[in-house]
Amino acid sequence: MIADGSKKPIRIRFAPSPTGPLHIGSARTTLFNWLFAKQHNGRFILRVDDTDTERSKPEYEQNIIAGLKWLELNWDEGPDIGGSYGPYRQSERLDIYEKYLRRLLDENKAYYCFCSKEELEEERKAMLSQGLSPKYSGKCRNLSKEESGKQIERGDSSVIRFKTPPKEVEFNDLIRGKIKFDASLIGDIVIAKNLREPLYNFATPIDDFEMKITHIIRGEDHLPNTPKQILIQEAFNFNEIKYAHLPLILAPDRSKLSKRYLETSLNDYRLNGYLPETIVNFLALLGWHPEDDQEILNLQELIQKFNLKKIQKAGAIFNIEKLEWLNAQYIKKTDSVELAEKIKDFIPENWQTKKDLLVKTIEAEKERMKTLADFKELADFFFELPDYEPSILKWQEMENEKIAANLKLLRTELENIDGMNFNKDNLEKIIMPLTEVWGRGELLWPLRAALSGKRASPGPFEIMEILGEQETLKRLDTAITKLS
RNA sequence: GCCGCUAUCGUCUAGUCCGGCCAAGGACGCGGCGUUCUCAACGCUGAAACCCGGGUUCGAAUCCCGGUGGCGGCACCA
Repeated sequence: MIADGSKKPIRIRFAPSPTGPLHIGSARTTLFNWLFAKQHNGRFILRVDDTDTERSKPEYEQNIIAGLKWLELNWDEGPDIGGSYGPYRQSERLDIYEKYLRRLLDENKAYYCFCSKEELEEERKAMLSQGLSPKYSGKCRNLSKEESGKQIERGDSSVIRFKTPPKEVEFNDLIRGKIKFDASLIGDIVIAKNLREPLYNFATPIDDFEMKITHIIRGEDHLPNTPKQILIQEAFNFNEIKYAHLPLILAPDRSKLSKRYLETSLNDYRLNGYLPETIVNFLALLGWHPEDDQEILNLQELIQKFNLKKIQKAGAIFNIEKLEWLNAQYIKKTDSVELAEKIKDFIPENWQTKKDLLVKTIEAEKERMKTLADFKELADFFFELPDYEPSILKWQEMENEKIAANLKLLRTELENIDGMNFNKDNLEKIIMPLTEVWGRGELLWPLRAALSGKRASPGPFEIMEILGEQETLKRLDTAITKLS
């Protein structure tokens, strides 16, 4: 595929920094990147932006990789699988950055700065109090090479700053259109702590160039970084990259999504019993909508229908109710055998060994589940009758004697059925005529309650088929005993 | 404070570019009804929005101007 007329093949990257578990917002950003790449037959690259040596941890990288795999957002190049533009961890690309850093220093486009943090902080406060946009004063900008060399030798602590040209930076955002920034308000940014410790806004444009990235799709929170990165690109004469800044996911009070309201890491949703296809579908719908109004879409359909230009510009609130509804939809349409496999982590071990029973109960309880985690509480009675209050057996104002009499009547009918014919349809055929005489609620409620020990459950015929004749009769006896 | 982004039902959104097809459509949630022994599922149905103020026009959610609100950023984090 060709990118809007130019002959470059589309190359998209997702560049998380492993300073925490995969965030739900990052998962959405990845999804949009992935969809765009797939749609244009491009390459999808995973790059780990771990220049922050203090906060980056290998286990977070593992968590991110596991999360993306769970969502089935696979990549063509990455730290785990390699590729022709590697390495794919910034911490392993230090030589590359150093080379570019030296070039900038040599060309006098960057310089060493020896200002102390305290000094800088004071400057910042002073500017803020004057109502100015805080930026570096440029104090060390014109230090001679000799002078700064001397200071470095002496061991004075320093950083490397970029000489930000005071110009207007304009770019065309694929989602928002023309965006302008006045770079003179930015000031000389720190691009590296030293030759071996580059910072984000420097490492990013270098890698994007080296890896031949064509489009950057990222969160709106990166908008103010874009002019900085463009300026670095211009300093090296790198080719232009297209940008798209996604609206943010917001908490219910429109603030940034935080733990205060909801789980923020993708893994928590997995642990809470959400299916990966639910998450993908839901995340896609946060800020985007298909033209045909179809809301339940799988990955393939998303690739087909997704359109970057149709993405919303304003932030989107994370609507947990819709997520639950979607998950319920996916649970309902997933095959019960498959579901039995997925539900393993949410149930006691002894349920797992009764595979047949498990599949049948899943089939019976499917439409009541919002998450996989719901199953345990919903279906426990199939595995073991809970100890319940006799009052549960009571239908409206029925007397205990009457309830017991009805249960005995049912028991007599049921024990005469051949075990082979103990199935839902047949049981219904035998019991339903009796309700014409004795009343539906009068018969069915106590029956169902005796079988489940619950006020709410699937229907009695369904339960009896799953339980089988022996267990059914046993539970009726238990109920009759409780009533006397 | 400064810079940037942004604004349609409670929420996700369609419609905005190219004004009339919009007495604003869909989905989640909420209410009602139906089905029903219960819960759920399902079907039908109801309430619910163009941020405000001007202007242009026969006509504005849509175009123009001015406000206001929300969000993001302003690190030797990414």
